[in-house]
Amino acid sequence: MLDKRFILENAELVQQNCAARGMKADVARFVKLETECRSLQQEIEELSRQANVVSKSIGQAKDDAEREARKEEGRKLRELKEAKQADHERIDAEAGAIYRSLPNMTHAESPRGGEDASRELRKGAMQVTPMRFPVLDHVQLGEQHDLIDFAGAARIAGHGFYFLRNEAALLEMALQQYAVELLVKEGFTPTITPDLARGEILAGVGYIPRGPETQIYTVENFDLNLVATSEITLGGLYAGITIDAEDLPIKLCGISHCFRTEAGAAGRASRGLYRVHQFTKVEMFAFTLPEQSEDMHNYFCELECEIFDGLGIPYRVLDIASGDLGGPAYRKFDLEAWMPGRGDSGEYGEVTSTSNCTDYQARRLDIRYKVKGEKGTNFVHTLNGTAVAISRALIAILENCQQPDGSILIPEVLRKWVGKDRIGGGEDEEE
RNA sequence: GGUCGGGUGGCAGAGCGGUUGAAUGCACCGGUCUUGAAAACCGGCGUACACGAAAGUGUAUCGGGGGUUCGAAUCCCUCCCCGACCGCCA
Repeated sequence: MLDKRFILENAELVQQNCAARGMKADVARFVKLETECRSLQQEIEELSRQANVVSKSIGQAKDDAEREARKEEGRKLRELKEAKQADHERIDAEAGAIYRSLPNMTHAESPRGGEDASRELRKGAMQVTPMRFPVLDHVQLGEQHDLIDFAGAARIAGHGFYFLRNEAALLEMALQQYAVELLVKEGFTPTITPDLARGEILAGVGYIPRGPETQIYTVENFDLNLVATSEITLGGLYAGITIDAEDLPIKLCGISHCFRTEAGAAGRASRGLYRVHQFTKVEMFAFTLPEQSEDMHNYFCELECEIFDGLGIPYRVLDIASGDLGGPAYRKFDLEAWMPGRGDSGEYGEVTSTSNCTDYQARRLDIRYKVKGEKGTNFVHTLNGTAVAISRALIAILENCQQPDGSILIPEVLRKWVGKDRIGGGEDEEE
């Protein structure tokens, strides 16, 4: 959420920002409603004040007659207040709906426009090199080496689920270990999070648990939802809390399963592991002072690059355009890995994403910081970034590391956890 | 899951229908004293929002929500959380 005062004073700017983000919102209407709300609020407070004065005087009333008269006076005042309050609530509800729909402001350097306007910032250390043999995609590779069982999973949970078997299962754990090890060295606190969370928390982070297009699975008869990312639980961890400024920045590394309905995504390229209902993710999350967030965002991006350079996978980094930022992000960088088996002759596919949400989420979640000796509190900035989303990383690894003989070379950095150099091929071949 | 007991300011801990934003202690900040420190003493010490140039004033806030009442930290309902005991269980 934005600062209400900021909106009132910069209605024009906010309206333009909505347009840049491809969101419809009637900012002028909000300003009108909010202004009405404020004057109503003042009237309500004044009536409350008067009623409080009356109430206090009753305790000292001299006789019953006076007491009764004052009681009546108090009742009248409260009734009047109730009426105003009802008006206030009605208007506030409408204003609130607009307010909550307003997206974050946008970084000056973010490209303006839709998805296609996103700007490439850089490429990874590894170059895309054409393969001089028939390239298989990860589904075929998975089948060939008995790594992924989609059909089995479909029988028990439907489309979008999978069993990882053999080296794929080992790779999942290796990728987690690899990412976590790197992040712990960088001072992140490794954190295994709940895979379910209350609706209130989801909403605070910016996810809508119900509705036709929701990404979120909900648990019947409970106010619990399967998380779509540990960003939800990590952000929620500090909801309602005021942090000492000296404890910032706080860097957390969350490990969780992620569940997504992918409602509305039907028809989009979704073969194999690319768009699944469940995957494991190692996530970076930070709470910072406002002046630290931009550096932290760049740092998150650096770490994502380091992780994929370490795996030897070609990628590019995009500065996401305004129209594709979603609600909370002020700026977003996506890292797209080269996937040789995607499309006709290979395509980039998103593997990580890091967002600077500035104070947008913090305001919703009520996460503040306090500077010792200074009066008042301020909202922290929150940032999130994918370290490794296992399913997509797996696609990139299997497809990029396939060899002319059909085997798959395991990235050097993962070998200590997988326990071998290569999947299939030569004497390694099982069966 | 059951049955009890709890959730009050940074912490500890009173209050259990009226002048209580909340006693008291500790912590913290400022001052006096001291060569310095400690002790002692004096004063201050939550947050959000609104109005105000400011001083300040007002409203809200005692786990969350709702109710009773002129008035609720105090009474009622409900939810959440913590503790104890019992049951169940990887």
